[in-house]
Amino acid sequence: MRTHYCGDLSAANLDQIVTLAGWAHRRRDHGGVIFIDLRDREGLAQVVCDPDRAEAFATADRARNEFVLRVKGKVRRRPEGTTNPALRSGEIEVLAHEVEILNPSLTPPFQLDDDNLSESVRLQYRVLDLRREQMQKNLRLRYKVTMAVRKALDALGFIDIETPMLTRSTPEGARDYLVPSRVHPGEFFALPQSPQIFKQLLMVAGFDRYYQIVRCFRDEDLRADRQPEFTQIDIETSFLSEDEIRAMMEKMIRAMFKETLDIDLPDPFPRMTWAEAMGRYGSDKPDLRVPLELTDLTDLMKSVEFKVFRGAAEMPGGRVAALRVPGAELSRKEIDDYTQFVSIYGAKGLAYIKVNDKSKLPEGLQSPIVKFLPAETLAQVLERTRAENGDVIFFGADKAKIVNDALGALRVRVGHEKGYAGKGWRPLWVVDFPMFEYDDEGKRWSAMHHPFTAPKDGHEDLLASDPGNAISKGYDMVLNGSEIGGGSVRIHRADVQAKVFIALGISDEEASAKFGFLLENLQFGAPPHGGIAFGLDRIVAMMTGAESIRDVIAFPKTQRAQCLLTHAPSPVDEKQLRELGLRLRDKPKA
RNA sequence: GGAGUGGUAGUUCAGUUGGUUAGAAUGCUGCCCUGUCACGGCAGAGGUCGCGGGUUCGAGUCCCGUCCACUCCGCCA
Repeated sequence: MRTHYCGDLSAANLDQIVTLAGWAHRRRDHGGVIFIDLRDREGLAQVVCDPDRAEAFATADRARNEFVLRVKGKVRRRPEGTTNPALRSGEIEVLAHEVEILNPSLTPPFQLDDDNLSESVRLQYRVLDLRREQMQKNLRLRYKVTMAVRKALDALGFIDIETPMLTRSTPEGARDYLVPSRVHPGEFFALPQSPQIFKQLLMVAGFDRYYQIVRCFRDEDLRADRQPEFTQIDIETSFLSEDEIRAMMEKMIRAMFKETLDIDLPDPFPRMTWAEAMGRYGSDKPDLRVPLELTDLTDLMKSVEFKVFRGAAEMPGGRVAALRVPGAELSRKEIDDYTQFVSIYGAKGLAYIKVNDKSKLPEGLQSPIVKFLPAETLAQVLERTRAENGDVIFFGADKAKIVNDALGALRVRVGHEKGYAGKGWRPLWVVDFPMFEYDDEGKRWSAMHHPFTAPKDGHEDLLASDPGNAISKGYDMVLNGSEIGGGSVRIHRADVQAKVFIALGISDEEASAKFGFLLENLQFGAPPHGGIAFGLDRIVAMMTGAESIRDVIAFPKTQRAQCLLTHAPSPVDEKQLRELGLRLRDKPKA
């Protein structure tokens, strides 16, 4: 039906008779001559229709935007002065001999070259949205990324094994999407939140190196970087240490960036412990493009009168920290904005000091809190933060989580807003995650990573005696402030796994009911193993510069987890419900 | 569950202090135009101001509720 892609035509095709097929991107009717920009997946080519060929001209006259056309014609050089350097095929044009309308189109609801469209219009007409050049590029980059991953992993001896989509519900973690079983009335499958347990079982089964580019499901609220179904690059290996696993994964990520964007990432990636990341950046996924850092002042503030600081410093699990912003010209309004900004993270205020003249204490400092702090303490603050004249120092004093969240987020915001952020790609391993974090609401310990993460060698006894200080063999790969992958060395011994379940308050009965198949199989010679899962959507979104992963997913859902194209989810027939043995508690509103 | 931004023509938006017939650009339709490429010119059609209620002589504008889209907090082992 066709001989060439529109976007591939060039001067190399001069004088050839070609047949193109594609969509009428734009039509310019000059009365005596009609230009049609014909578009296919490779790009545009200008088709010229002369009245000399009456039939082709008449057809071109009827054509409208997004009509599907087949054009046969001769490639010729454009007249001097009419070339279009913005177009790959801009030196040539196709003189139409025949034009056929393969299919007309309704008038599209928006212009395809409009890049200022609302999200709901785009999602409602997703098919047309996907025709736009940007979306075509995004999805093709996504394909290239997965190809690079498969190539790299294949070269390292990994094999792709599929795991069930219909599996069983797990107690901890996100809400499951449930699928009722017709054959077992009252029982449900769950869609996997990740193939975690299956990939561990595959290690026990001796496959040694597994990977899968796999859909995962979590029934939680959405964000710009969270969809109810998303794609993970899921990897597991046997007989490798933490360091060996990370080295291998770095290699894959470097290959991915090199092959798709021709970017050289550092070798090796820098590495930082979780504790250091929290201390210096207030975050377990620091954006290293921003050079600003937090300074800890907790010990210093234990002895001051100022109740806000002292109270936080003396509170168990409290923290006082400073964020120095060098040479910051901050207006009162900006500081007010920042104060409001940190309040979303639970901070009750945002104390600050403007350093006007550090040689004169305290009058060289401009701040509502200077009067509460002794000159000696102020001098210490200036020294520790290495403050210079013209700097602004922000303070956080509260529970460590609030201080870290607030100052950590402020650091990133100020860093980018005020132009401190460097360019480029800054990967980082964050390692030595704690085993557990305390859940204030549930009054219990919960797994920081997941309950199959191994404790550091020598930390097994802490699981029971001091769970808060038990360190794990868990690690995250962070890129420019986003967590792009997370993994760990797993527990391969049933007795250690049982201890973790106890620490998490999961009883023997519950553990064997929910994870019996894992615990049992760990006893059949489970090898030491570990792995990682990367968020494909996030990685590709970052690579394309997209603000949301919706822009790298062909058919994403809205924030209320609906598909505006298909209108899923939808009610089902009473008959279907009856077959499944289900009755709705509340009849949906008609 | 909570905080915020937005919803007006097919699309993207403007709409003053509550005041006559709700505008612009673009798209669409028709006519004209032989070198444009965001073609140009002329004319025309196109509106449940998200929805419901209230205040008012009068509501796109004020109030209450509600729905939808987006961002964030919680949540996401």
